[in-house]
Parts: sequence; structure tokens; C-alpha cells
Amino acid sequence: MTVLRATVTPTGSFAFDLALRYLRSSPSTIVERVDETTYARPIRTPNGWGLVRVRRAPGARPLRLAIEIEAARAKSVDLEAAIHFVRRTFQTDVDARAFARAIRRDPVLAAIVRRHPGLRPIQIGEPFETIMWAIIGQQINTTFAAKLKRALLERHGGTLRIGGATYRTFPEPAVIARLSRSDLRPLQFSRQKADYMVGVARAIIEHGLDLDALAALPAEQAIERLVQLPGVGRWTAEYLLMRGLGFPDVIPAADGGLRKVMGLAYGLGRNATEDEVRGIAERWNGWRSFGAFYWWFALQQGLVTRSIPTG
DNA sequence: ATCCAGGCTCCTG
DNA sequence: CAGGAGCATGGA
Repeated sequence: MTVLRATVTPTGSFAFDLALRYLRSSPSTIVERVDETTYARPIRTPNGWGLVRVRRAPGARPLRLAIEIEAARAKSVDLEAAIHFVRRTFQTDVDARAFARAIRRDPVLAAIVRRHPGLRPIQIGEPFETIMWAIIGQQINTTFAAKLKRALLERHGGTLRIGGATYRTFPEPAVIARLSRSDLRPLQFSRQKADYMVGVARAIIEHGLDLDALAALPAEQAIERLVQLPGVGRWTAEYLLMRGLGFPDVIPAADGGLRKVMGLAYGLGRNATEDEVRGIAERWNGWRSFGAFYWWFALQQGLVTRSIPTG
């Protein structure tokens, strides 16, 4: 059992406490263990599996993140992979000041950001976990979606044992690719969801679909490819780009939660339409993912109960 | 009870 | 090409 440590310095204002708060109330947080001070989860590295822990580095100003990775055997510990994972997950390398400048054009969003500076679109595990979560979450309420994800993890996930503790790892594409509809129906997945998930896993395993490689494409091209997969519509593709591939300027404008919270915040007196969400988000040009994430945060934290005054 | 959830596909007219 | 049913369950 070996532990290696490092620190990561985010560029600009970064609110680790807000990130933890979001994760603690998020239904997708199943693999992770998150408490008031620490984010922990198993990650797959080129050297093997390890457990990453992230905390605030004590006393550091400006804030730095203290990272450690622990593995069962010394040769499995991969500090570089852990650092990369943390930078990607918490989006520590983006220029947050440019975001702050950009959203001055929208006083409603700016009012939220002013009270909660330093939030960034947190990524969900590896891109495969993100797209599985997106498909799981299609149409159903988030409580039930969390139940399905937990069932998937417990039935088909792997296990990582470190120092007497046991952690579950999200099932890899090869595992899901070997399943069929009848394996997932008993876990309460609909036939469609089961087919979509197995189909995406098989596209990866059998047809060479490389989700990570999509990050190098322009957003519209990446979306165009993703929506060719059965069960992946525009919402799901945009969700993956924003929450799994680190695209800074993508918004799943059809999202029910966004339509609800933005309709309220912008004083429409009803849910915003997808077109209205896209229209408002044009004001965040270059940073739509950040804006969308702020509204999800606002929805989740109950920050918006009426139209937000902009005086 | 009825409607609708952090959608998508397939079918109809 | 717009509109609606069905999916599977649970919360409001």
C-alpha cells in the first residue's frame, strides 16, 4: 500500500467548497465519496487502479488542492494520472476571469455568480460514466436515476480494496458491452435504456468509438457524431460534452431543470422553452457550459424562488 | 389519482 | 414535418 502526494493550483478564483457542496447534493454522485472537506474516488490509471483523494491544502492562499493517490501496490501508483484527473474533473485550468468578464452581459446570471464565485462545470468520472449517467437520467426523476446508477454499480461494477476499505468502480465499457437487455431489466432499467447503454458500450468496444477523441473536435461535429448512436439525442450529446469532455461552451438547452430554473429567474412566469434558453445563453458566448452549470447549481441549492432583480 | 420527471425513438396524419 | 404514444418508476 503506497501513497503519493501533489498539489494543484487552480487558475483564478476557484471555490472547492462549492464544488463539494454541489457533489454532495448531486444524484450522480454514487462512485465518489464526498464529505465537508474531501472528495475521494477510485480511478483507472495506466498503472492500475488507485484511490484519489482531494482536499484543500491547509493555509494555502490563493487556494491550492492537495491530492493524494493510494494503491494496493507501489507499482500501481500513478501520480501523474491522478493530477490529470483532478485538473479535468474540477476544471482547474480554465481562465475564470474571462468567464467573469463574459457574463457581465447577463445581470441575472451575474447576480448568482457574484454570490457564489469560483464554481466550474464539474466532470462526472470518465466520459463513459458521463454518457451512461446521461442515458440513465433521460426522462426520469433524479432520485430514481440515482437508484438505477447505484444498482448498476453494485451489480456490474468492479471492486477496489485499499487498506481494509472497499470501493466500487464504475463498470467499464467492455463489461456493459457484454450485457443484454435482460441483464438490466431486473435492475429496473427500461428496455430502451438498457438497449441504448449496451449499444453505446458496444460502439466503443466493437466499433472503435473513442469518446475522449471527440474532445478534439469542434462541438457541433462532436454532437453530430454522437447523435448517430441510438438513444443519444442532442440533449445527451450536449450533456456529455459539458459534463464529461470539458467543453466550456455547450448548453443542453432542452434540459427540463434548466428550462424550469431559467424561466423562474428570468421572470417568464413558466418554464423557458428550449429556444428561449438558447437565446439567453447567447449572452454567455464562449462560456455556456459555465452558465448552465451555475443554473443547475442554483436549482439544486434552491437559490431561485422568484424572478431575480437586476438593479 | 393524475401528471410529469435533468429524452428518445417510432409511428401517425 | 409536426404531434403523440410508449417506456419504467416515483414524487408532487
